[in-house]
Amino acid sequence: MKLSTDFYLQPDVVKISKDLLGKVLYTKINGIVTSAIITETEAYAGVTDKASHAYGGRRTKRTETMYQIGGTAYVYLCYGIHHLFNVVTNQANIPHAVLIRAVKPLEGTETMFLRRKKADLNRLTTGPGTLSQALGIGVQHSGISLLKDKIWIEDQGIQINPQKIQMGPRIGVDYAAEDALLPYRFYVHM
DNA sequence: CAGCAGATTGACT
DNA sequence: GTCAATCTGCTGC
Repeated sequence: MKLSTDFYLQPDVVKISKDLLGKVLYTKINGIVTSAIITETEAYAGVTDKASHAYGGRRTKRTETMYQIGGTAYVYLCYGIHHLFNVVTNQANIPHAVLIRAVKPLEGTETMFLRRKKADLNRLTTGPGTLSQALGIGVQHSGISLLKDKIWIEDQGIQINPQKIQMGPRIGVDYAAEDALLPYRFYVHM
């Protein structure tokens, strides 16, 4: 079943990050459905997190989406090339978000191969930029609701052994000083 | 307004 | 291991 608003409005973005492991991310682009199991996430804790685009309450055209209500998709362009997909959480005006860093392909893998061209199965959706490409997610989807039928997340009852959940510092945010050390990254090998 | 660095990836030495 | 690709937004002239 599709995750409800209540899930996205939880105040603890770190807990949501952990709970998203094992959930299934769906996209339906041009009528084509693809889905994948979430295996790696990172939490971005709003205005107090130096690694977040919304640190210090910054608002730009790009980050405006993070200030929307929980359950909104935030997609932005990184290094001018890669689309990174985030799930906005918490109430409106609180810019919490969870970055989806890796997923495991489930349905529509043929479509994913077409979108990724030269990639092999092991590298189809193993990074935040590549999973967006495989699922057909782009900046044009930033700001849409995850409660509708373009992009959404389902709980299919996939059980993750809590002992298998790894945690550690986030990737690629060394510039964020002490916040780079926070254990806000969660991942599970499947 | 120019310069630079970034929540990255893939191709090449 | 090194490096280019190329858009957004911050910093400083």
